[in-house]
Amino acid sequence: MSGYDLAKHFDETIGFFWRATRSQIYRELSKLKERELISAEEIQQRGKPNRILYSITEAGREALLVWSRQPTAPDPVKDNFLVKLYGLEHMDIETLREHLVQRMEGHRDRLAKFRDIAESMEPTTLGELGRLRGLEIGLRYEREWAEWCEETLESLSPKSLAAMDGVIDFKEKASGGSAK
Amino acid sequence: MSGYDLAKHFDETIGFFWRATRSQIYRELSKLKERELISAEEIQQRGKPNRILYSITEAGREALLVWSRQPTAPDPVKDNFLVKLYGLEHMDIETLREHLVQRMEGHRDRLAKFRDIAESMEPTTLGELGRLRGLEIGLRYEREWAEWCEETLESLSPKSLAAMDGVIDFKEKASGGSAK
DNA sequence: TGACTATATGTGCATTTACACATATAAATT
DNA sequence: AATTTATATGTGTAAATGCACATATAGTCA
Repeated sequence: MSGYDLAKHFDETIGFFWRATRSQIYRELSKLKERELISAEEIQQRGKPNRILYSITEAGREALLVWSRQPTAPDPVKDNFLVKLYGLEHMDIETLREHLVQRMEGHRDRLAKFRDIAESMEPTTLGELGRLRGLEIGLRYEREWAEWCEETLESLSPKSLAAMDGVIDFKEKASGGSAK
Repeated sequence: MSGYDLAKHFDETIGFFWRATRSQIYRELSKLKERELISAEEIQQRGKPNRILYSITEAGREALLVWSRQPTAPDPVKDNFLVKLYGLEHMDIETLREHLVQRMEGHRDRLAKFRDIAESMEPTTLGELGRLRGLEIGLRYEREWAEWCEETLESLSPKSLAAMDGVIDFKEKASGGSAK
Protein backbone atom coordinates (compact mmCIF):
# COMPACT_ATOMS: atom_id res chain seq x y z
CA MET A 1 0.00 0.00 0.00
CA SER A 2 0.91 3.66 -0.20
CA GLY A 3 1.08 5.88 2.88
CA TYR A 4 -2.19 7.43 1.86
CA ASP A 5 -3.89 4.06 1.55
CA LEU A 6 -2.52 3.00 4.92
CA ALA A 7 -3.92 6.10 6.59
CA LYS A 8 -7.36 5.32 5.20
CA HIS A 9 -7.03 1.69 6.20
CA PHE A 10 -6.17 2.73 9.75
CA ASP A 11 -9.26 4.90 9.97
CA GLU A 12 -11.58 2.26 8.59
CA THR A 13 -10.40 -0.94 10.19
CA ILE A 14 -7.67 -1.23 12.79
CA GLY A 15 -8.46 2.24 14.13
CA PHE A 16 -10.28 0.49 16.96
CA PHE A 17 -7.03 -0.53 18.57
CA TRP A 18 -4.33 1.42 16.82
CA ARG A 19 -4.27 4.96 15.52
CA ALA A 20 -1.83 6.79 13.36
CA THR A 21 -1.89 10.12 11.59
CA ARG A 22 -0.66 10.58 8.05
CA SER A 23 2.45 12.46 9.09
CA GLN A 24 3.37 9.63 11.40
CA ILE A 25 2.77 6.97 8.79
CA TYR A 26 4.95 8.69 6.18
CA ARG A 27 7.76 9.00 8.71
CA GLU A 28 7.48 5.36 9.75
CA LEU A 29 7.53 4.25 6.13
CA SER A 30 10.75 6.18 5.56
CA LYS A 31 12.34 4.49 8.53
CA LEU A 32 11.18 1.01 7.53
CA LYS A 33 12.49 1.60 4.01
CA GLU A 34 15.86 2.64 5.38
CA ARG A 35 16.02 -0.55 7.44
CA GLU A 36 15.05 -2.46 4.29
CA LEU A 37 12.04 -4.07 5.93
CA ILE A 38 9.90 -2.71 3.09
CA SER A 39 10.61 -1.81 -0.52
CA ALA A 40 9.16 1.08 -2.50
CA GLU A 41 7.92 1.46 -6.06
CA GLU A 42 7.02 4.85 -7.46
CA ILE A 43 3.97 5.08 -9.69
CA GLN A 44 3.75 8.02 -12.08
CA GLN A 45 0.67 10.22 -11.84
CA ARG A 46 -0.43 13.49 -13.32
CA GLY A 47 -1.95 16.34 -11.36
CA LYS A 48 -1.08 14.72 -8.03
CA PRO A 49 2.19 13.68 -6.44
CA ASN A 50 3.35 10.25 -7.54
CA ARG A 51 2.09 7.35 -5.46
CA ILE A 52 4.72 5.35 -3.64
CA LEU A 53 3.69 1.75 -3.25
CA TYR A 54 5.36 -0.13 -0.42
CA SER A 55 5.74 -3.89 -0.10
CA ILE A 56 7.14 -6.00 2.69
CA THR A 57 10.53 -7.61 2.03
CA GLU A 58 11.79 -11.01 3.10
CA ALA A 59 13.72 -9.30 5.91
CA GLY A 60 10.51 -7.53 6.92
CA ARG A 61 8.62 -10.77 7.13
CA GLU A 62 11.36 -12.25 9.25
CA ALA A 63 11.31 -9.19 11.54
CA LEU A 64 7.54 -9.65 11.97
CA LEU A 65 8.02 -13.23 13.07
CA VAL A 66 10.77 -12.26 15.51
CA TRP A 67 8.57 -9.49 16.89
CA SER A 68 5.69 -11.92 17.36
CA ARG A 69 7.89 -13.93 19.71
CA GLN A 70 8.51 -10.91 21.93
CA PRO A 71 6.14 -10.64 24.88
CA THR A 72 3.84 -7.62 24.77
CA ALA A 73 2.80 -5.94 27.98
CA PRO A 74 -0.77 -4.66 27.96
CA ASP A 75 -0.65 -0.92 27.33
CA PRO A 76 -1.66 0.91 30.47
CA VAL A 77 -5.12 2.41 30.31
CA LYS A 78 -5.10 6.18 30.32
CA ASP A 79 -8.41 7.84 30.75
CA ASN A 80 -9.22 11.42 31.64
CA PHE A 81 -12.70 10.45 32.60
CA LEU A 82 -11.49 8.13 35.34
CA VAL A 83 -9.28 10.91 36.65
CA LYS A 84 -12.40 13.04 36.97
CA LEU A 85 -14.11 10.30 38.92
CA TYR A 86 -11.09 9.97 41.17
CA GLY A 87 -11.49 13.59 42.18
CA LEU A 88 -15.27 13.57 41.99
CA GLU A 89 -15.72 15.90 44.95
CA HIS A 90 -13.98 18.67 42.99
CA MET A 91 -15.88 18.19 39.74
CA ASP A 92 -19.02 19.63 38.26
CA ILE A 93 -21.42 16.70 38.69
CA GLU A 94 -24.14 18.16 36.51
CA THR A 95 -21.81 18.36 33.50
CA LEU A 96 -20.33 14.95 34.25
CA ARG A 97 -23.80 13.42 33.99
CA GLU A 98 -24.21 14.94 30.53
CA HIS A 99 -20.84 13.61 29.44
CA LEU A 100 -21.74 10.17 30.75
CA VAL A 101 -24.86 10.14 28.60
CA GLN A 102 -22.89 11.13 25.50
CA ARG A 103 -20.24 8.57 26.20
CA MET A 104 -22.78 5.84 26.76
CA GLU A 105 -24.36 6.60 23.39
CA GLY A 106 -20.98 6.49 21.68
CA HIS A 107 -20.18 3.11 23.20
CA ARG A 108 -23.58 1.73 22.28
CA ASP A 109 -23.21 2.89 18.68
CA ARG A 110 -19.82 1.24 18.33
CA LEU A 111 -21.11 -1.89 20.05
CA ALA A 112 -23.92 -2.19 17.50
CA LYS A 113 -21.47 -1.63 14.67
CA PHE A 114 -19.05 -4.26 15.97
CA ARG A 115 -21.90 -6.74 16.44
CA ASP A 116 -22.96 -6.25 12.82
CA ILE A 117 -19.47 -6.80 11.51
CA ALA A 118 -18.83 -9.80 13.76
CA GLU A 119 -22.05 -11.50 12.68
CA SER A 120 -21.14 -11.15 9.02
CA MET A 121 -17.78 -12.84 9.55
CA GLU A 122 -17.21 -16.52 8.93
CA PRO A 123 -13.46 -17.04 9.35
CA THR A 124 -11.82 -19.71 7.23
CA THR A 125 -8.19 -18.57 7.47
CA LEU A 126 -5.86 -17.78 10.35
CA GLY A 127 -5.84 -14.10 9.43
CA GLU A 128 -9.61 -13.90 9.48
CA LEU A 129 -9.77 -15.76 12.76
CA GLY A 130 -7.33 -13.30 14.34
CA ARG A 131 -9.30 -10.32 13.10
CA LEU A 132 -12.51 -11.80 14.48
CA ARG A 133 -10.83 -12.27 17.86
CA GLY A 134 -9.73 -8.63 17.74
CA LEU A 135 -13.27 -7.56 16.99
CA GLU A 136 -14.52 -9.71 19.86
CA ILE A 137 -12.41 -7.88 22.45
CA GLY A 138 -13.54 -4.56 20.96
CA LEU A 139 -17.11 -5.71 21.34
CA ARG A 140 -16.60 -6.67 24.97
CA TYR A 141 -14.87 -3.38 25.62
CA GLU A 142 -17.74 -1.32 24.23
CA ARG A 143 -20.38 -3.41 25.95
CA GLU A 144 -18.78 -3.05 29.36
CA TRP A 145 -18.20 0.67 29.03
CA ALA A 146 -21.79 1.22 27.93
CA GLU A 147 -23.13 -0.77 30.87
CA TRP A 148 -20.77 0.96 33.25
CA CYS A 149 -21.93 4.38 32.05
CA GLU A 150 -25.52 3.37 32.71
CA GLU A 151 -24.70 2.14 36.23
CA THR A 152 -22.62 5.21 36.97
CA LEU A 153 -25.40 7.53 35.81
CA GLU A 154 -27.68 5.75 38.23
CA SER A 155 -25.09 6.19 41.02
CA LEU A 156 -24.79 9.90 40.27
CA SER A 157 -28.50 10.56 39.93
CA PRO A 158 -29.81 13.31 42.21
CA LYS A 159 -31.91 10.67 43.93
CA SER A 160 -28.93 8.46 44.76
CA LEU A 161 -26.79 11.41 45.78
CA ALA A 162 -29.47 12.69 48.13
CA ALA A 163 -28.85 9.63 50.28
CA MET A 164 -25.17 10.48 50.55
CA ASP A 165 -23.53 12.45 53.35
CA GLY A 166 -22.14 15.91 52.78
CA VAL A 167 -23.01 16.10 49.13
CA ILE A 168 -23.72 19.50 47.73
CA ASP A 169 -24.96 19.22 44.19
CA PHE A 170 -23.65 21.54 41.56
CA LYS A 171 -26.60 23.90 41.23
CA GLU A 172 -26.48 24.84 44.86
CA LYS A 173 -22.71 25.21 44.66
CA ALA A 174 -22.91 27.54 41.68
CA SER A 175 -25.78 29.68 42.95
CA GLY A 176 -24.20 29.93 46.37
CA GLY A 177 -27.40 28.62 47.87
CA SER A 178 -27.48 27.57 51.51
CA ALA A 179 -26.80 23.85 51.45
CA LYS A 180 -26.79 21.75 54.56
CA MET B 1 2.21 16.03 48.62
CA SER B 2 5.78 16.05 47.40
CA GLY B 3 6.77 14.75 43.98
CA TYR B 4 8.17 11.67 45.60
CA ASP B 5 4.92 10.99 47.47
CA LEU B 6 2.92 11.51 44.31
CA ALA B 7 5.02 8.98 42.43
CA LYS B 8 4.36 6.38 45.12
CA HIS B 9 0.69 7.27 45.16
CA PHE B 10 0.51 6.75 41.41
CA ASP B 11 2.05 3.31 41.67
CA GLU B 12 -0.20 2.20 44.49
CA THR B 13 -3.61 3.58 43.59
CA ILE B 14 -4.46 5.39 40.37
CA GLY B 15 -1.80 3.45 38.46
CA PHE B 16 -4.67 1.34 37.10
CA PHE B 17 -5.78 4.12 34.80
CA TRP B 18 -2.99 6.66 34.82
CA ARG B 19 0.76 6.25 34.91
CA ALA B 20 3.54 8.70 35.44
CA THR B 21 7.23 8.37 36.09
CA ARG B 22 9.06 10.46 38.65
CA SER B 23 10.83 12.57 36.09
CA GLN B 24 7.50 13.40 34.51
CA ILE B 25 5.87 14.29 37.81
CA TYR B 26 8.68 16.67 38.79
CA ARG B 27 8.43 18.43 35.47
CA GLU B 28 4.64 18.73 35.70
CA LEU B 29 4.89 20.13 39.21
CA SER B 30 7.29 22.82 38.00
CA LYS B 31 4.87 23.80 35.28
CA LEU B 32 1.86 23.87 37.61
CA LYS B 33 3.81 25.99 40.07
CA GLU B 34 4.71 28.46 37.34
CA ARG B 35 1.03 28.75 36.40
CA GLU B 36 0.26 29.25 40.11
CA LEU B 37 -2.19 26.36 40.20
CA ILE B 38 -0.20 24.90 43.08
CA SER B 39 2.01 26.42 45.77
CA ALA B 40 5.22 25.01 47.21
CA GLU B 41 6.71 24.81 50.68
CA GLU B 42 10.25 23.60 51.25
CA ILE B 43 10.90 21.40 54.25
CA GLN B 44 14.46 21.22 55.57
CA GLN B 45 16.02 17.79 55.77
CA ARG B 46 19.47 16.44 56.50
CA GLY B 47 21.20 13.77 54.45
CA LYS B 48 18.59 13.93 51.71
CA PRO B 49 17.43 16.73 49.44
CA ASN B 50 14.81 18.96 51.04
CA ARG B 51 11.24 17.84 50.50
CA ILE B 52 9.04 20.19 48.56
CA LEU B 53 5.43 19.99 49.65
CA TYR B 54 2.91 21.13 47.08
CA SER B 55 -0.65 22.29 47.76
CA ILE B 56 -3.44 23.24 45.41
CA THR B 57 -4.29 26.95 45.23
CA GLU B 58 -7.66 28.60 44.83
CA ALA B 59 -6.84 29.15 41.15
CA GLY B 60 -5.95 25.47 40.90
CA ARG B 61 -9.27 24.43 42.34
CA GLU B 62 -11.06 26.69 39.91
CA ALA B 63 -9.04 25.23 37.01
CA LEU B 64 -10.08 21.72 38.09
CA LEU B 65 -13.74 22.70 38.01
CA VAL B 66 -13.36 24.30 34.58
CA TRP B 67 -11.54 21.18 33.34
CA SER B 68 -14.32 18.95 34.65
CA ARG B 69 -16.74 20.79 32.37
CA GLN B 70 -14.64 20.01 29.29
CA PRO B 71 -15.72 16.89 27.41
CA THR B 72 -13.18 14.08 27.47
CA ALA B 73 -12.87 11.77 24.51
CA PRO B 74 -12.09 8.17 25.40
CA ASP B 75 -8.40 7.61 24.84
CA PRO B 76 -7.95 5.31 21.88
CA VAL B 77 -6.93 1.79 22.81
CA LYS B 78 -3.43 0.91 21.70
CA ASP B 79 -2.48 -2.68 21.99
CA ASN B 80 0.42 -4.54 20.45
CA PHE B 81 -1.27 -7.82 21.10
CA LEU B 82 -4.22 -6.93 18.90
CA VAL B 83 -1.83 -5.94 16.16
CA LYS B 84 -0.36 -9.42 16.35
CA LEU B 85 -3.82 -10.92 16.01
CA TYR B 86 -4.53 -8.70 13.05
CA GLY B 87 -1.60 -10.21 11.24
CA LEU B 88 -2.02 -13.65 12.75
CA GLU B 89 -0.97 -15.48 9.58
CA HIS B 90 2.51 -13.95 9.91
CA MET B 91 2.99 -14.66 13.61
CA ASP B 92 4.43 -17.50 15.60
CA ILE B 93 1.26 -19.15 16.92
CA GLU B 94 3.06 -21.37 19.39
CA THR B 95 4.59 -18.41 21.21
CA LEU B 96 1.36 -16.45 21.01
CA ARG B 97 -0.42 -19.21 22.88
CA GLU B 98 2.16 -18.96 25.68
CA HIS B 99 1.74 -15.22 25.85
CA LEU B 100 -2.02 -15.61 25.98
CA VAL B 101 -1.71 -17.88 29.01
CA GLN B 102 0.57 -15.41 30.79
CA ARG B 103 -1.70 -12.54 29.99
CA MET B 104 -4.76 -14.40 31.16
CA GLU B 105 -3.09 -15.06 34.49
CA GLY B 106 -2.15 -11.41 34.88
CA HIS B 107 -5.71 -10.30 34.21
CA ARG B 108 -7.11 -12.87 36.63
CA ASP B 109 -4.73 -11.74 39.37
CA ARG B 110 -5.69 -8.12 38.97
CA LEU B 111 -9.37 -9.06 38.79
CA ALA B 112 -9.12 -10.84 42.14
CA LYS B 113 -7.28 -7.89 43.64
CA PHE B 114 -9.86 -5.39 42.39
CA ARG B 115 -12.70 -7.58 43.69
CA ASP B 116 -11.12 -7.65 47.15
CA ILE B 117 -10.71 -3.89 47.26
CA ALA B 118 -14.19 -3.23 45.88
CA GLU B 119 -15.81 -5.50 48.45
CA SER B 120 -14.10 -3.70 51.31
CA MET B 121 -15.41 -0.33 50.14
CA GLU B 122 -18.55 1.25 51.55
CA PRO B 123 -18.69 4.73 50.01
CA THR B 124 -20.22 7.51 52.09
CA THR B 125 -18.78 10.53 50.28
CA LEU B 126 -18.75 11.67 46.67
CA GLY B 127 -15.02 11.10 46.43
CA GLU B 128 -15.31 7.52 47.64
CA LEU B 129 -18.22 6.87 45.31
CA GLY B 130 -16.18 8.10 42.35
CA ARG B 131 -13.22 5.92 43.28
CA LEU B 132 -15.50 2.89 43.60
CA ARG B 133 -16.90 3.57 40.14
CA GLY B 134 -13.35 3.77 38.81
CA LEU B 135 -12.54 0.45 40.41
CA GLU B 136 -15.70 -1.03 38.90
CA ILE B 137 -14.64 -0.27 35.33
CA GLY B 138 -11.20 -1.67 36.10
CA LEU B 139 -12.84 -4.82 37.33
CA ARG B 140 -14.97 -5.16 34.22
CA TYR B 141 -11.91 -4.55 32.07
CA GLU B 142 -9.87 -7.29 33.72
CA ARG B 143 -12.76 -9.73 33.72
CA GLU B 144 -13.43 -9.32 30.01
CA TRP B 145 -9.78 -9.57 29.04
CA ALA B 146 -9.35 -12.72 31.12
CA GLU B 147 -12.40 -14.33 29.54
CA TRP B 148 -11.32 -13.23 26.10
CA CYS B 149 -7.88 -14.78 26.59
CA GLU B 150 -9.52 -18.05 27.53
CA GLU B 151 -11.78 -18.02 24.48
CA THR B 152 -8.92 -17.05 22.21
CA LEU B 153 -6.73 -19.84 23.54
CA GLU B 154 -9.52 -22.23 22.69
CA SER B 155 -9.76 -20.73 19.17
CA LEU B 156 -6.03 -21.11 18.66
CA SER B 157 -5.77 -24.60 20.08
CA PRO B 158 -4.18 -27.13 17.70
CA LYS B 159 -7.50 -28.95 17.67
CA SER B 160 -9.47 -25.89 16.55
CA LEU B 161 -6.82 -24.91 14.03
CA ALA B 162 -6.81 -28.37 12.51
CA ALA B 163 -10.32 -27.69 11.28
CA MET B 164 -9.15 -24.56 9.50
CA ASP B 165 -8.14 -24.30 5.86
CA GLY B 166 -4.57 -23.69 4.83
CA VAL B 167 -3.20 -23.46 8.34
CA ILE B 168 0.38 -24.48 8.80
CA ASP B 169 1.22 -24.62 12.46
CA PHE B 170 4.46 -23.19 13.70
CA LYS B 171 6.37 -26.39 14.30
CA GLU B 172 5.95 -27.53 10.74
CA LYS B 173 6.86 -24.06 9.53
CA ALA B 174 10.06 -23.97 11.58
CA SER B 175 11.18 -27.50 10.78
CA GLY B 176 10.47 -26.99 7.12
CA GLY B 177 8.37 -30.12 7.16
CA SER B 178 6.08 -30.82 4.25
CA ALA B 179 2.79 -29.38 5.32
CA LYS B 180 -0.10 -29.16 3.00
C1' DT C 1 -18.71 30.64 -9.22
C1' DG C 2 -16.82 29.49 -5.10
C1' DA C 3 -16.02 26.37 -1.52
C1' DC C 4 -15.18 21.98 -0.18
C1' DT C 5 -13.53 17.18 -0.66
C1' DA C 6 -10.44 13.72 -2.42
C1' DT C 7 -5.98 12.57 -4.03
C1' DA C 8 -0.90 12.31 -2.53
C1' DT C 9 3.35 13.62 -0.62
C1' DG C 10 5.87 15.58 3.10
C1' DT C 11 8.20 19.18 6.89
C1' DG C 12 8.31 21.94 11.21
C1' DC C 13 7.27 22.32 15.76
C1' DA C 14 5.52 21.32 20.29
C1' DT C 15 4.04 18.01 23.75
C1' DT C 16 4.08 13.81 26.21
C1' DT C 17 6.45 10.21 27.94
C1' DA C 18 10.19 6.97 29.14
C1' DC C 19 14.86 5.69 30.29
C1' DA C 20 19.22 6.55 32.00
C1' DC C 21 21.98 9.18 34.77
C1' DA C 22 23.64 12.48 38.74
C1' DT C 23 23.74 13.40 43.74
C1' DA C 24 23.71 12.30 48.85
C1' DT C 25 22.75 9.67 53.11
C1' DA C 26 20.69 6.34 56.37
C1' DA C 27 18.69 2.02 57.27
C1' DA C 28 17.84 -2.71 56.30
C1' DT C 29 19.28 -6.94 54.47
C1' DT C 30 22.40 -10.71 52.96
C1' DA D 1 31.28 -6.05 55.57
C1' DA D 2 29.04 -5.28 51.38
C1' DT D 3 25.01 -4.60 48.89
C1' DT D 4 20.56 -3.16 48.32
C1' DT D 5 16.58 -0.33 49.39
C1' DA D 6 14.44 3.89 50.68
C1' DT D 7 14.56 8.71 50.81
C1' DA D 8 14.38 12.97 47.62
C1' DT D 9 15.48 16.04 44.03
C1' DG D 10 16.26 16.82 39.27
C1' DT D 11 18.57 16.96 33.99
C1' DG D 12 19.65 15.14 29.31
C1' DT D 13 18.13 12.90 25.57
C1' DA D 14 15.41 10.27 22.50
C1' DA D 15 11.17 8.39 20.70
C1' DA D 16 6.31 8.66 19.69
C1' DT D 17 2.67 11.40 18.51
C1' DG D 18 -0.37 15.16 16.98
C1' DC D 19 -1.40 19.58 14.79
C1' DA D 20 -0.70 22.88 11.46
C1' DC D 21 1.08 23.97 7.28
C1' DA D 22 2.99 23.59 2.18
C1' DT D 23 2.07 22.00 -2.56
C1' DA D 24 -0.82 20.75 -6.76
C1' DT D 25 -5.01 19.37 -9.36
C1' DA D 26 -9.56 17.41 -10.44
C1' DG D 27 -14.09 16.66 -9.29
C1' DT D 28 -18.44 17.63 -6.58
C1' DC D 29 -21.90 20.29 -4.50
C1' DA D 30 -24.49 24.48 -3.11
